[in-house]
Amino acid sequence: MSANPGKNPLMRSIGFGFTVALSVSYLKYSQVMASKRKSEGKSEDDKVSAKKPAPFWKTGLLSSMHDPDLQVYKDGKVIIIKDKYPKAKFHFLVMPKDNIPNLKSLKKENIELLKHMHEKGKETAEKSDPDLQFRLGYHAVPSMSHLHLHVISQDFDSPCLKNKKHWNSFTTEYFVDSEDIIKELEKNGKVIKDVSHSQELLKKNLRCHVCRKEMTTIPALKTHIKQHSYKKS
DNA sequence: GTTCTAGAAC
DNA sequence: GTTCTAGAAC
Repeated sequence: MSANPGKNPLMRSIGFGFTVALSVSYLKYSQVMASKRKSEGKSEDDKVSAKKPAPFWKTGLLSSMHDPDLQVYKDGKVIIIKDKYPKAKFHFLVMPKDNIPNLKSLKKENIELLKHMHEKGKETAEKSDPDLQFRLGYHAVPSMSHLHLHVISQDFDSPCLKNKKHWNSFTTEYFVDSEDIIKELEKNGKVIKDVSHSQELLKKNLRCHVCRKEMTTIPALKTHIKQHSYKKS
């Protein structure tokens, strides 16, 4: 049998099928490359249209929220859990049951919810250690989806606090007090925090949150902050 | 968000 | 040689 597709009708059709397969793969390849080029471009619209699916870990709070081992409080509107990787002796997350993705999606009608989250967070802190100082606030640009209010004791004494990003996310303006968010929502009907300098905040030199002394390394900082008291005055 | 680890800093 | 940081993860 001749292998020349030109002479044999069967071989001609196989040759044709092969060509089609090649063409289809090339078409897919060019689509992928076009999408890649788009994502590397500078236009925000292009980035949005070529957006990859969110990494799976970004939704981790949804499962943590329903994990009985982490839950410390629950009512009709909110669930409070222990942070899975606490950055201090006490570190809780207050989350609305309703899916509110982030600060940007907050509206005037959420003011009462935010006040409720703050109140229940404060009660949880009080119950944990009434003499310890706490802060309640939001990260300017959180890594995890689903609105969550951090309730964190100010000792920052935890093996899970390991790097500069951890430290600066709780001790610079990257950490926005819950009360300020509520005030802004009451004043403007939305939260429009300037988030453009957030990444720089996370890279700032390490500084003690109590006496402002600059420290060169995380271990040195952790040793230093043990000298301060975190009791309420 | 964490884990892992190469190589910088000491 | 050890400690520590910082960037990739397909």
